[in-house]
Amino acid sequence: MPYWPSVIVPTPAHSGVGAALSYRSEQTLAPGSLVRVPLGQRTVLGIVQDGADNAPANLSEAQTKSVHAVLAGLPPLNVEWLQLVQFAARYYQRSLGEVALGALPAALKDLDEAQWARRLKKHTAQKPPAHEPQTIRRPELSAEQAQVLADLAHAKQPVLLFGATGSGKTEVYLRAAESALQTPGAQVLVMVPEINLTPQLEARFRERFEPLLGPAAVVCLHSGMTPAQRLGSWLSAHMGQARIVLGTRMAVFASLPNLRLIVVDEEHDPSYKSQDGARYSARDLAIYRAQHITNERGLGCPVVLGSATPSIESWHAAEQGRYQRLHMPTRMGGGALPQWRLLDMNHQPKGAVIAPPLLSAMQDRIARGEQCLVLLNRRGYAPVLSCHACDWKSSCPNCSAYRVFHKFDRTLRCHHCGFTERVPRACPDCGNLDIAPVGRGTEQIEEHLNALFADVRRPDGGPVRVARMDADSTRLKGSLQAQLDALHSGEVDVLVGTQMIAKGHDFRRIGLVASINADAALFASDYKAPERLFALLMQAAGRAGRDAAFAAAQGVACEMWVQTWHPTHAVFQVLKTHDYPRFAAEQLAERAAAGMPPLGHQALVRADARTQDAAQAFLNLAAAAADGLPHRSGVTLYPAVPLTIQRVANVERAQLLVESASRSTLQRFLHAWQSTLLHTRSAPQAKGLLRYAVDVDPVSV
DNA sequence: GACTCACTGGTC
DNA sequence: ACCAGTGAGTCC
Repeated sequence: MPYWPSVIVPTPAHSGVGAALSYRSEQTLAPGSLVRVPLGQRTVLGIVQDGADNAPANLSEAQTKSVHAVLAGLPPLNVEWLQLVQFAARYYQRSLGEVALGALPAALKDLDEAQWARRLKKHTAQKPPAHEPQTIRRPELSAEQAQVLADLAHAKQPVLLFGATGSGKTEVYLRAAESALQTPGAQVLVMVPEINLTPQLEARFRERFEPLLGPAAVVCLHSGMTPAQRLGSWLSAHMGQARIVLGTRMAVFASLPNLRLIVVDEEHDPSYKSQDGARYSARDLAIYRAQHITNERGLGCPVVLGSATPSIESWHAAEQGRYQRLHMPTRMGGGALPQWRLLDMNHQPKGAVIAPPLLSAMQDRIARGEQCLVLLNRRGYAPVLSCHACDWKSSCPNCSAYRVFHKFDRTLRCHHCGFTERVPRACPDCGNLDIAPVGRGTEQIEEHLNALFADVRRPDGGPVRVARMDADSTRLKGSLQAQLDALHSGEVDVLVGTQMIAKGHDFRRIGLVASINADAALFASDYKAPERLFALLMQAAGRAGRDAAFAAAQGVACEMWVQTWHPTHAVFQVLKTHDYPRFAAEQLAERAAAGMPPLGHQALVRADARTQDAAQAFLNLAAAAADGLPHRSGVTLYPAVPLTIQRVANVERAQLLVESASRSTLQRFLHAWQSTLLHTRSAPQAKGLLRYAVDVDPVSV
């Protein structure tokens, strides 16, 4: 007797194929089973949604193709996982197929039946190396940590762990995991915002749990892994061998049949929001996922969002009582948070890149054997190259942006499309030889500091060593670790870098951190700019004085310097007192007045087209065609506008903002609007449209 | 998104 | 005659 399972297949939202498709199968298939099915001219991986045993009413038997193969030996994805991808697809306005299949390791898709059997056999044959569970060694908890863990054990809601930099949040995660893992077979998911942060987290978790659970119990899941590695980790998680999964935002979709705890570290970080494909927030999905897990305690598993500078959304949720806020204000070992030093550039020598007081403070630190961090959020030597004789600038031919001058390999590089050329000897327009860099990037600051410190000596009499850490210097595999090692071993005295150096790394001998050009963020039009600046500077400051014993032995308080032309700006005034709650209250008041998130709700429709006119016409037509749709009166549609960087890789980009006071009204409207958007594609005015995408809860507008 | 097909305009 | 490029339509 044949069966007629409906199967989720990988079709995007704008494909016209939204729901699961019906196939024919000779055997009954459990929901969540993975199958290979024919779709058009090809064979694709699909997920059985349900295994109906009656033929679909709307299709003839001839129209229904047969399931080609079942990925035998693989337990089906569970109902909770299916529910998670279903929710994500609905909320972020994508097709179920795209989200569900996108959440599976790509390597699964390319295997035929024989390859799959071999791969699975290899995986299950891997016997975990024999090991005796040993008692694990752990540091003493501070009173604050102990209190937080006690509260966490009884929490009925998502927990916002508001813990100062260096207050020992990682130890809280480790202990919470330990407690969750006492349930036999229980699994724990821990997320970090960037791939860069996984190695040190993995080291901490392995050190703690390998003695107890063996080396196979901890796996990583992030996009820096090879397809085969990812498949291996995914299978371990899905089959329950992995007890702890560490990863970036994609890990929120890992199949974890026995999930009992989710940790989202640095929850404020915008990297948790995916910027392409399905634009989901891994942090928000983590909350959903935790709340929809059924276990022996009923519905829901603990979820911890940790940050020293929580996102305004999460803070607001805590204020409203939807999250439980737990506070750890004190640094481990009694270390002090750095003192803020605002350096008013209006009163410094004209043209100074590093103002004299900062320079002498750095020299003092170096002379005492301390290290300094210099933060500058701009890669390369100079952001623009310009001709003094004519108007030529190093514009990118494919983008509405300048190409950045990289001195170390003498190139002009576009950071948006990747277009790279050797630096011209003379101005390409007028032949003038006097073309000069304008503005400063990390490479130039590194060079500049080397010159400034040429005569300064370390306590051991050696020359000062300046290093640079950014996406360029860490591109090669292993070079990030090498650079971190050089810093930890004391080889480096001054580290210049982009925001990469501000995030999460546990530096031990930093006495001074300096941000030399923070002002750009002060006047950005994006309403979230102050929040991001506050978080970045607090995180950067948090790199200083992390080793309380070292800092105490130095006898001088660690410092965070900020060079600014606008020292009276509200953001800096609040930073001086490390007063995040006050900052959050001010931001919330401003946003409430303007109806901005989290007190209002937003979505963007982004359109890419050959011409700006086509992109905007598509958006404005779709907006006009929304009249009369359900919930239209509950939303505001703004006119289409070009993006700040209007053209990237010769694609013109525009966006349209949708606002609503109510999240559910926005959701319902967007849902109703989907088919209008799809239909508007083929309007003659939209000719030249390449693609469009809805971005719900955008992180930048 | 991946694929096919039909149609276009270009060249030899 | 033979292509690359492109737009439209389909996918159980």
